[in-house]
Amino acid sequence: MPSEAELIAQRLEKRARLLEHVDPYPARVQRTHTAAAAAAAFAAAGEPDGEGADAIAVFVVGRVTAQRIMGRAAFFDLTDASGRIQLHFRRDVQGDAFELLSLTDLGDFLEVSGALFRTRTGELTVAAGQWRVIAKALRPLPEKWHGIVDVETRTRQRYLDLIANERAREIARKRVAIVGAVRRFFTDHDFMEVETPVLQEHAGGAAARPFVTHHNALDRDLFLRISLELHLKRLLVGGFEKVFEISRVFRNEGVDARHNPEFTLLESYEAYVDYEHVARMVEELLSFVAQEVNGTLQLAREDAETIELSAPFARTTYRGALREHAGFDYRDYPTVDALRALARERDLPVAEGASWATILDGFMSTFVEPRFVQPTFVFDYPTELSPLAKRKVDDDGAVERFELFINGYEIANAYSELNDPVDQRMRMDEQARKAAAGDEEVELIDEDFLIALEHGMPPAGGLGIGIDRLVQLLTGEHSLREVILFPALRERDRGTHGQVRSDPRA
RNA sequence: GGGCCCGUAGCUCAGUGGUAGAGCAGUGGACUUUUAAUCCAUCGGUCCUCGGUUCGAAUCCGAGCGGGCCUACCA
Repeated sequence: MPSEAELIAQRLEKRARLLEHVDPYPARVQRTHTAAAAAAAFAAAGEPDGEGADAIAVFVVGRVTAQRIMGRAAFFDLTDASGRIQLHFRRDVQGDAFELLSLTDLGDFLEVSGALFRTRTGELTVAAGQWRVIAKALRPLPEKWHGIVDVETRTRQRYLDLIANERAREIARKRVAIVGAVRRFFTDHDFMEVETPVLQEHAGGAAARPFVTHHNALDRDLFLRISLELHLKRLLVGGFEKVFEISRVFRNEGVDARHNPEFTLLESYEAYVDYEHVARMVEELLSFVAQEVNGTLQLAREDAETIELSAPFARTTYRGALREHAGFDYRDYPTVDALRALARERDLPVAEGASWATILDGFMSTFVEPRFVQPTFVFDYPTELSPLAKRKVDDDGAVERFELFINGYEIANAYSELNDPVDQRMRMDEQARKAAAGDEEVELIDEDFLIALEHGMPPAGGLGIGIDRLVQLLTGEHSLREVILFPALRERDRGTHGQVRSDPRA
């Protein structure tokens, strides 16, 4: 009678019958070996016979992922985080307990004791003695061969993806390894890891719409941060010379394969260095992380050229890249109207009321960025696009900023940080004028930050790297949703994912 | 936000106007070294939702919900 509700009812019945013997949800279990440790111990001992005096006795725990029952014997697969080990139950050994095996289902967790042996087909196996259910599952496991392939189910119920798909586990582990390697790189270079506020009076440091929330006791609105920049700079003012933070930031924008409303950002600031220094550090950082997590600097891709992450990376300038790949010099188009006319000529769609800088960036992302498959630094951005970066000494219209592109994606963004409080105030004023004109994605005046700057901030090089994008790059995944365990999705059926609720009274 | 595509059993999928199907999972039976175990039998459906066309709709049309891809903003 297996509709979903009936499958659950059957398992509830089995749970009730187990309860007559023993609690199927004990708080304490016994475990001497993981699946992998059992295999290692068995090999180290010279694969002793399971019935001899030198047999290796183990307690293993894990989830039942396969059952092959054949009359008076049964083979189960037991899976834990280290891998899989086979269990062999025999009627003549188990006695009455053998019948209780019918109360176990795929997905249940078991604790099993017994001696290790190798079957005649060569499979490492526990000759099961005492065993018990340590967690009874009420819902069926995904199909054993195809697993879960439905993208929506895989993201809404990521645990099913993790149970069924080795690739999902691999990505999750690699992400942890990447964040760990990045953190190690910075701490090894004497950077101090800090924590700055998520809830802020002003959401600054980037051009994006923020989330707004409300503090009841203080009775005022607060913003969720959109970047880490302005507080890390306050720490430079405070006298720390090398700081970094790896943390979530929040942007109230669209959701798609490349964007999630919350994502993980790395930012670092180092006093007394410029963006050239930061560029060399980024080369070193990416080489280090790739080597640590992938064991190679090459990123092989299907049907596409291999990406080489070895330093030095290619370099160009914003102006030079546009000249080369878009075929014009932006200095020849100094006004919005001129640039807009050019955009029309090139069939580049331009939003109503877009600024000069926005249109220019449109050229950049459409005609130039996709060309940078191999790691390429683009130096010296127009000042208008970069209100927090220091102007170039010999060129007022450009700032000391670079972005790093790999596989057509922006991976890193860095400046020689603007530390002239007068220039900073003027640039924020300029942004404020744009805001007044209706542009929602501009830097707003943060008076508290300006006051900090006015106390003196040392020259410094700053860096930002989107960790999710970096994970995408190093795993070769095409969608951000694959590298974020629980990406944002629309609400559906009040959290039941369209599934029936279990009802113990049914 | 716009365009295109998709939604069928717990899972993976067939079915494109005429009685809703398969494999796995489940249930019952056979089977003491199997490993996608095998064999026999069997249960299981708001065909995403609502409305329309039709003698008749999973199938055609419309709207909605959810998802995917492309596109626009953003990282």
